[in-house]
Amino acid sequence: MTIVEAPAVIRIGAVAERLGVTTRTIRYYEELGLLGSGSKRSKGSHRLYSEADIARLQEVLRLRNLLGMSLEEIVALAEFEEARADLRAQWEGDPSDAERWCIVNQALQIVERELELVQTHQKALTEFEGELAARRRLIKKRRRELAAGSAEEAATAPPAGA
Amino acid sequence: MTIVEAPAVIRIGAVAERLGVTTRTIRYYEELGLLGSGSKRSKGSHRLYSEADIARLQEVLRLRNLLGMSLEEIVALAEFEEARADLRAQWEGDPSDAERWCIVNQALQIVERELELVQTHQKALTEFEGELAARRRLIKKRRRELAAGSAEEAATAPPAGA
DNA sequence: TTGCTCCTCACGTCACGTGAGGTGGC
DNA sequence: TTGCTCCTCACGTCACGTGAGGTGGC
Repeated sequence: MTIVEAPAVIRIGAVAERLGVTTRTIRYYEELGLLGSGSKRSKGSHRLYSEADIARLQEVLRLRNLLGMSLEEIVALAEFEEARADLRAQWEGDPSDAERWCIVNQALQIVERELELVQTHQKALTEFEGELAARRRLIKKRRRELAAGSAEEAATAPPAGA
Repeated sequence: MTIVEAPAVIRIGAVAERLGVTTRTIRYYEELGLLGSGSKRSKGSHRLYSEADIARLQEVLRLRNLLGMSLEEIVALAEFEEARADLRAQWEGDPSDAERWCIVNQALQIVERELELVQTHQKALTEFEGELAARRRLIKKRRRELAAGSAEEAATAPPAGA
């Protein structure tokens, strides 16, 4: 009933391949404390990851690759979230509604900040797309003119190959 | 009539401020050959930029910041375009329709490749946005439950401040 | 037992950041 | 003349890349 699913351990090489990074990147993020200090691995033994760890890692990668955040900024965010996780432990034991309220509001602020950044980048991308599309129209127009010009100047058709 | 506008020279500091980068970045891009080798500056004298130079620089910055391209990849693109610019000089003088056709088609390929990349990133951002929005809904739901719970358990209202 | 993947140093690299020390134009 | 911005080295840093040399599990 309330039995927890076996957390499906995955090794670092498979994780790296799934997320499109190298194992070095994952180790570096761990070194910076970005991977929740889980597992308590004994030195020299293999790193093992659950699906939750992978989701966490993917979020870090998106914050970096899609939103352009520095790892320092992401670490700061993570420390916020870690404080949240620490308090969540108390959540189960001794609630204290005032604390819960505080935690939930902080979590909301973080997510809304990330949503803001996503929208900023979407806007910038859309603007860039517009300029590229305009350039494409111009090029296509020139190509049409070229085809028409060479057709009227001479009997040679526009070169189709090579 | 066909008089060219004075190219409105701007110094590196103003350019950097407008584009939100440091002067070091601009000098580094020049060092890599990303800024079209224009101006033929005498060593030690000030760098001066036209609006066209700024537009070029902004494109490089967008390729890097929005599409995540490495400077090496951007340099490769730039070499394509430079070959295009070289051939464009011939464009005016001695056309040769076959060459023109080739140039236009290459330009079209570059722009379409960039548009593809823009769309890939837009898709990834939209996916990320969806997940963040789902998380936000979950947090808000918890907050509502918390407010309702504390209202029924006791007479204390949910703490509104701090 | 044999590969294969993993491990820990540790140095290299890319894309700039950050002064040091000096020169040039309103 | 006095600031201010610019210049050229040149070393530092961030986020990994890339071996070297060795250990552990199907």
